[in-house]
Amino acid sequence: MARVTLKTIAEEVGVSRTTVSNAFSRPDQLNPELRRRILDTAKRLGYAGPDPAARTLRRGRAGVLGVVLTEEISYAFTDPYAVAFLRGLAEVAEPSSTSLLLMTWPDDTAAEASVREAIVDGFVAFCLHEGHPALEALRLRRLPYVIAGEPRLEGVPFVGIDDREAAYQLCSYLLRLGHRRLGVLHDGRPGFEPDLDAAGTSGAVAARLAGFRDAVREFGLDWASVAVRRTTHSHDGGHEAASVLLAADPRPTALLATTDLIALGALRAARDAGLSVPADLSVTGFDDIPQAEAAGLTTIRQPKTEKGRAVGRLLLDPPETPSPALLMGHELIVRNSTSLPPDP
Amino acid sequence: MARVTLKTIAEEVGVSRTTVSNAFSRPDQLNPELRRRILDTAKRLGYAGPDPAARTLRRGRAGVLGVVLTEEISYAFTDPYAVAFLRGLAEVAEPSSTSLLLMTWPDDTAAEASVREAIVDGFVAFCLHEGHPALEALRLRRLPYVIAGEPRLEGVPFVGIDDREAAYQLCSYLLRLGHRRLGVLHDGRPGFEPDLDAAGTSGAVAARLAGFRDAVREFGLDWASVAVRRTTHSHDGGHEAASVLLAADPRPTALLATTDLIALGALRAARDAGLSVPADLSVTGFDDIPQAEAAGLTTIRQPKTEKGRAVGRLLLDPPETPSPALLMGHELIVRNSTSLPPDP
DNA sequence: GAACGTGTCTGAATCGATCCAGATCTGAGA
DNA sequence: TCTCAGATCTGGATCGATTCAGACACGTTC
Repeated sequence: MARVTLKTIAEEVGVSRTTVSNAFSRPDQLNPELRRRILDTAKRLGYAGPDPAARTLRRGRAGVLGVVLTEEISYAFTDPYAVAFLRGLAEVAEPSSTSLLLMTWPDDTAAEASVREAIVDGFVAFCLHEGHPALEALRLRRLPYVIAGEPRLEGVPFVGIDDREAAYQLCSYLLRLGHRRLGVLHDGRPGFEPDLDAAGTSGAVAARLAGFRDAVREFGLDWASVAVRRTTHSHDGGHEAASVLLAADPRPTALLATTDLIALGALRAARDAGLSVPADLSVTGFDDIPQAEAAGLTTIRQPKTEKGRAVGRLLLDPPETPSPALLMGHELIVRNSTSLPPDP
Repeated sequence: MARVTLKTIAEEVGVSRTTVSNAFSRPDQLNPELRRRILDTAKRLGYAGPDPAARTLRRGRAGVLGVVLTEEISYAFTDPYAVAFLRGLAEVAEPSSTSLLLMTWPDDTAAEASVREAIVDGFVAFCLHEGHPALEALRLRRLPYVIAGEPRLEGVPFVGIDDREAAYQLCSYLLRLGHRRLGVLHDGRPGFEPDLDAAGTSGAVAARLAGFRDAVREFGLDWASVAVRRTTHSHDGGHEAASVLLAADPRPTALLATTDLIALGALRAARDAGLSVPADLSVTGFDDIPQAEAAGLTTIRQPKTEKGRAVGRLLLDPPETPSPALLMGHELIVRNSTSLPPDP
């Protein structure tokens, strides 16, 4: 038995295809009584509704935004930062009856094909690392897309904060308190070497580190005197890396982490080492995820949900003149994980 | 400037549309040298590759499976059970170059439209509660779909375990150890009233409770003597509900939870109440999530990843004769959260 | 030399809907 | 009575690709 389409119904009811189409998509274009008759026969014949693929082809609009997430399938929802962002995005998408296609892959290479084949009207690249294959695939796809968070690429619309400036403020604040022995914990995959001098157009991690360095240098210190350690972006990673830095003698009086998650791990490491925060050790994070508040973590707050909204707006009705970088405001949130350094 | 399509390229190169199409989709159908020339001009003109919507329409295949998840956007990835399931699903989908469309919504009503409009070849309904609007939408969509976990619906392919039998085994085990004062913690939204007598065709929670009851009755006890408490499906929910049951006098010697997450909360509640597990109190879970092993929780193990594979196979090459219910094996995992009841 | 197979390419039909310009009818207003 | 606006409906063109049957050239084989 052939598939039931608009044509099947049209013949059954004795009207044109167009009219049946209108019955579904433009109810005001036909007599209500006829519409009911059409819908009734559609139901009787088991019509599943206008075929989405055909509709998309003809309309030239899919009503879907693809959100390209990092390779970790769990990333999107375990990270509260991502959740808040997606909420903002969904918020502005809904009124345009646009839905979100969350795209993740077991490994980076699979990303290319998915980006090429996704039926969407545009993409959001969410916090991809520099050189991620999806970025090139996005460029080739010739659909509008916006990069959120990082990296900053020439000529591609970007929404994020001024990471370098924010990191500078955070570090300056610690230095003004009197801290001189600093430790820095940053996320990155194994082998990652941040290039602080290309920080203008590169990833967020490098930008944040560069901001730290700006402050350090401004206070007349040598960046080389700061203990820097890479770790994975996780609670456990922060714990492990902080433990290492805290084992040094003399140990740092303040630890700066590039994300809250890492800072939370550092807090636990401090506790395990028998140090009291902030009396013995100051710790700072970055992003202000919900747990940061509970933990009393000093950090930088990003307008996460607002960032999602901004990205959505940029994609749903693109501005006449492209605005390559939209920097949102950030805020230094001082809580009680930081204080004066302990007496020497 | 008009969009670049196969036709544009065909005219530019001076071949037919078909040949250009073959250059992309069936490389063995044309001269390699010509193919290179076509791909080169395609690149030069900025062709983004065959339009996915058009291709889907013509091919009649989207290469996508929709996975319908519950209303909680975070559910998919915070629940390790779901993660394992999705891994199995992705595993069998990949060889057929099929990708997964994860579908979640802020509220249940939005589900209908998404199911109606998704461009997919089939759906997986993952652990939806009975009466979820998506279930009706799935039926109307007339595409193949499989229900995973729950609920069991007449005539719809199902993959899961025999929850009632598994729960029966778990409870029998406790009763054989000598426990007589039991407490039961089950998940469910506020107002949820499990119907134990419709347990054959209904949700997993009711089936599990019915299994508990089967065992209780078999040991000559009255089901009414068992303290049953509903809670949310979370660590905190289990903690709160267990605290209430443990405040009773005499207090239960064993708590059965309908999921591991709840059982983990119950373990914490026991600790908070100064009870030692299993000496003072036995606790059991259900599902065997990774944390259950770390916590030493006695539970029922489901073949999670295998379940995902089974669902995928069912959708990717549907069997001739529909097999309405595919029950996977389960296993009682005894760890050290259970033991003989304390002396009275 | 006829028949045949293979490699390469083409044109028309098709997937299922929506868009657009126009046909037809009805009732109100001049 | 005639005109006109609005409501209702229609047929054909179109979205961008794939499919299918067949055309053509070129060797091989008997």
